[in-house]
Amino acid sequence: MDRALRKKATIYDLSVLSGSSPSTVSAVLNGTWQKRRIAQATAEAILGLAEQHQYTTNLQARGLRRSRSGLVGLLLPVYDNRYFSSMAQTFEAFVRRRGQCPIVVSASRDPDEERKTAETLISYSIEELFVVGATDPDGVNDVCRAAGIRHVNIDLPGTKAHSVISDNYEGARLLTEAIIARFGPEDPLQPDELCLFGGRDDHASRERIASFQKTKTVLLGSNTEGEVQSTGYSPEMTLGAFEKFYATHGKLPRALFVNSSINMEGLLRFMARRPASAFTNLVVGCYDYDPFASFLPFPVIMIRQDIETMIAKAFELSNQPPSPPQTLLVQPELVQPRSALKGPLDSLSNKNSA
Amino acid sequence: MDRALRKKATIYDLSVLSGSSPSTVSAVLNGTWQKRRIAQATAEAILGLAEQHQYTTNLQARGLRRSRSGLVGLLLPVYDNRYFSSMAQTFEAFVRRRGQCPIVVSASRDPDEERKTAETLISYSIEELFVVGATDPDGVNDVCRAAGIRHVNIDLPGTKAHSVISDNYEGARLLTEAIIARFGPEDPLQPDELCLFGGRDDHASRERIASFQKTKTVLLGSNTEGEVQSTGYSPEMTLGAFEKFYATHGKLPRALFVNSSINMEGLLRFMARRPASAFTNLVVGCYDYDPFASFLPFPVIMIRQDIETMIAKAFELSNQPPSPPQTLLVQPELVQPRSALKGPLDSLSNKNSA
DNA sequence: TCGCAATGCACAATCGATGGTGCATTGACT
DNA sequence: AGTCAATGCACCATCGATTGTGCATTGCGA
Repeated sequence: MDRALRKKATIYDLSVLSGSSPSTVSAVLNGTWQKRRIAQATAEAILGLAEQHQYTTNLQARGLRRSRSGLVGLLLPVYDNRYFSSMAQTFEAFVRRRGQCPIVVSASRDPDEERKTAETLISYSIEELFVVGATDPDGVNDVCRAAGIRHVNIDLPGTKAHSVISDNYEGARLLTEAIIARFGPEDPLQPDELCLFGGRDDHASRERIASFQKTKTVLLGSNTEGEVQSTGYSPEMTLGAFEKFYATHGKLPRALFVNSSINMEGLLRFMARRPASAFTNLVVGCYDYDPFASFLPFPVIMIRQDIETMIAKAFELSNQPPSPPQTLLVQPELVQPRSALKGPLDSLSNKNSA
Repeated sequence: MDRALRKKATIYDLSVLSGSSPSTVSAVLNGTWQKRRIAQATAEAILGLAEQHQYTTNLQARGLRRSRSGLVGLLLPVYDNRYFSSMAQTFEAFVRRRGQCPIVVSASRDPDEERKTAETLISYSIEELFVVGATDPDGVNDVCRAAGIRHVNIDLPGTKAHSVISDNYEGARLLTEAIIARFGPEDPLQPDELCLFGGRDDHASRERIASFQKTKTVLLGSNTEGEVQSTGYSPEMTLGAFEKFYATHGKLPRALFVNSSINMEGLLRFMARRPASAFTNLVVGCYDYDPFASFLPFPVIMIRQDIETMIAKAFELSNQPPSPPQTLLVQPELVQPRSALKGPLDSLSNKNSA
């Protein structure tokens, strides 16, 4: 009853209670008893006792012995946006379906934290690690490889393991084109009226920015100055960039390419400081999908990365025999404004929503 | 190099290499060597070897021996919305600050899954478990108590352990009043123009619904019929409820009390099927905060639960000496439309957003 | 009745780290 | 020289489960 008073029952306890040896108890409880030709009667007796005493296997002990744990890890940068939280949600379903236990941790985009966290997970003998959007994928990969743990990068590629990423170049092309297409020939967009906000020095940002600039140059011509405002993955920095732009030009560009939903939150903060009417003519493209963002009071075109496929491919790659690291591109999808798409939660809610 | 070929170094390996005994190596590596009066020179030699061979402690073995693990668990219903993902984000920061490793898992609002998952975590000797929004908190609490693991319920209360929850009654009162206050005396809201969508048979929903009905009755009078549309935590069910209401009445109520952001997504789905112009006069109150939802094309008043305080209190309760289960109420906050509040990510992004 | 195979289970080593105990060695001091 | 305390470290049991091995017992056919 009292806090920690009742220690958990072990196979040794059951061994004494049942009069069988610990190894017999173990075999019965882990299901290998048929193979060991244990009598059905013995097995049933032990199972009864186990039930009665609320026995549960000490998985640390088992893990130590077998050096496997049934745990599968997902290492995220952060939890708090729809892209990564959908990732976690989808991951969870996949792992459960395989009868394993999904473990999610985040490391705040800190290379050091990433490596340490991976080591911690590995120390618990997780069987696989999926590394999402790591700032230093190679560092994490080293750690995994040293421990002989299967691992795959997702979202941001590394050079030392397989990677599954969005086709950021193609996605950014689609998005840029869609933004420009919103403006009819009667009042066409000028080159200096379309700017990109967000992005950082990672593979995804670089691809998106390059594609944005290329596409824009082809369709509109380019204005080199202030075309790209790099702000990192920070709402507050993004807000700062918008404020600065506004201070300089007295207005926002008519069209925005926003590099991620996190940067979109910077735009929200900017909006909060001004009347709604100031944004009626804005067109925004956002590289990420968030259902609520899709219904903002101005057209928001979004890119939805195909998380389901990315996770599925990642599992495939992880279970393949070793081969030189390859990077798999998954096509993202353009989402028109005012779209409420189904997400990973929908597969659940059938089960138990009442 | 090759996949799993290099086994991880153990204290026994280092013991052989250094010529010291395993226990000496262990003491050096876990920092207790001063206490054991190991010579500095010996320690340095061993630390050197450890570095050189990339030694990392096998935490399963340590955990087995010490029956403590340094892991702290968070059990969520789901990941994929801002409430729970903020919860995870905040939790992560708290645990890291204490030098431990946060582990997050979700159990899809399935009582069985909840218990099993808790058992799995416990088998890894997690030191504490925070149980968020569990469908069956008492079941999970039983499991924890049987194992002597400290645990606290969050968001939904249980009878067998401390709980930290929002003051749902007060929050719903604030929200209902704020919704009604949006309508001036020149065109006051009628009782049948304010309906609640969402909710399920859990403590939070019951409180909110009761408070909604009470407040509404006091301020507007009540219409008993169709005032509350229970839909569970499912976007699709919520969509269904809106469609049904629409089919029956030929329109939506002018004002909505939506029970959670998940139910808000049902409203989004409804919106996607109709022109934007159909929603210009709508006023919505949503019991949950999502920055993007706050900027929808109609006024959305939101309730933000004070996650930071809830987590903080939960940690406090968890570390108190045992006492009869108590439920702590945390005051939520009313958020006016078009508000972009800072969140748990903001404390991070200073560190490394470039 | 003897031998052999099948049956049922116990024994003991092992996974890697920890920590209580206790044996040598050294140095200081009488 | 002899005593005693400090110093430095090795030994060994232990955490709980797994698994290869091998010893009894039973049953059957010859």
